[in-house]
Amino acid sequence: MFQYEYPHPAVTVDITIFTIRDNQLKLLLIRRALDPYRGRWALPGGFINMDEDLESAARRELAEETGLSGIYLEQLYTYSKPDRDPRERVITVAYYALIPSDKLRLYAATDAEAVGWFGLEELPKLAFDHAEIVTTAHERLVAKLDYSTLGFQFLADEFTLMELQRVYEIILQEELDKRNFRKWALALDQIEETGEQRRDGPHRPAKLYRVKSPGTVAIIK
Amino acid sequence: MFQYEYPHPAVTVDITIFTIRDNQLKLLLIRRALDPYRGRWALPGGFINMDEDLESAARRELAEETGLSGIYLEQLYTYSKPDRDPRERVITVAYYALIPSDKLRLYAATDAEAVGWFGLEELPKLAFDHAEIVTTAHERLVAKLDYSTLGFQFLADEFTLMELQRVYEIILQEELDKRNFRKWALALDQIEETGEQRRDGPHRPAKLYRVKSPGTVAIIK
DNA sequence: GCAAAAGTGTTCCAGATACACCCATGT
DNA sequence: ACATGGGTGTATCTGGAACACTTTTGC
Repeated sequence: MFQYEYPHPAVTVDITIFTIRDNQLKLLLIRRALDPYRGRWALPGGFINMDEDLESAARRELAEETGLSGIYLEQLYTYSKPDRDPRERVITVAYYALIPSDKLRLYAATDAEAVGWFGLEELPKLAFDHAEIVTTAHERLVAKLDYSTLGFQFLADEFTLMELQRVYEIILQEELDKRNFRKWALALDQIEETGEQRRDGPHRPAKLYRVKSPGTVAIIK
Repeated sequence: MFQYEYPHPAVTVDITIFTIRDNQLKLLLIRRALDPYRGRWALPGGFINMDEDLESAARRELAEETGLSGIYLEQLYTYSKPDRDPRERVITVAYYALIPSDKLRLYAATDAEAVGWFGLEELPKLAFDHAEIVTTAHERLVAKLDYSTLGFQFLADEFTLMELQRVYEIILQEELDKRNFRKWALALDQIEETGEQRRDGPHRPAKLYRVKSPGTVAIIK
């Protein structure tokens, strides 16, 4: 039992985990095994420990659900409506994470019956205020694609310019001109040729590129 | 006494309150009357109540310190280092607010010995991690000036284009071309002439403008 | 040799920048 | 009349958008 002179809220982190798969932007949901909202899909997340900061808590949850570390993770917004959790006062600090398509592997989490990737257009009804969090995360992702190199976080260490273009087309939901896109991507001065090529079917092989400073997201323009 | 099965952190809000005064971007600090950091300058803020959301708590604190309501206020970031407060685990959700120069009036707050406006270049040593919060708030302000009409929040209901230009020059710390600035400001389609003029010294009177949708911040470009 | 994706340049337009003089007023 | 800040237009530059054909490979 823990006692305080004044009431304290519980604090959780919830993470919107995006990836690109099957030519779609998808996010990871878990089906809740416990009340409240038992059986509903929800964002992965959980209560923070008293000796870790919020980002550590988010990385811990991320690792529990996906087995991955070293992933791009950014704080999104803090949600605090007094009745957003029926059990007690819970404030949640939302994060979003971007996972390279080649790293996907799912672990079953302890308090979840099931885990799944959902396209943004085919989301089930979500627990708590998680639908609102997802909307905000998606808006942030789209906005930040424009003025940062966030999009590179969806790619493997080595990638072709066409793969990069596909990432942008899928997230922005519009077709992009190949020549203009390549000119733009190279002018950023953030990627370089590896010297290798990928031969992949009955057509000319594609040059492979890598990001010059992996793990960092540059603000551009 | 309040009891929980698991430990809960305390949650506070802290507000970086900006205004423009004496041709400088200034922010409001209070001198702490109580330990910890007694006598140090700090951002206004305080513990949240269990029946209010974070923005309401921030507005309550803002009103206590400045007597003002209806002010532009935006959530900034949530700070959570486990040892950021020596008393107990305290997570703080930082907000920033922009006050029109004509509305300044200071109230003495209950738990503060003194209140004062400080230019960003002449800040005293701050309590807790408030220096970090101020840096982030300032960065956000400068960045958002560029792609929103945030700057208009520093002005009275009626203002001249020169006053608007001064706001931008002070925050961006650079001189702007008068003709280009006016062309840009009018092209935003966010302000309109009131029809009135302000005569103010031995020179031609200036036309007064008002924002078309007061209280809203538009994203531009 | 043909199908399939990779790669490559130029023209055009819009929005940003640079720049200097006349206007209305108070004293 | 003069000092003070308010107000105005044009030429140039730059970054984004539109647009079609050649290259390399596997079968």
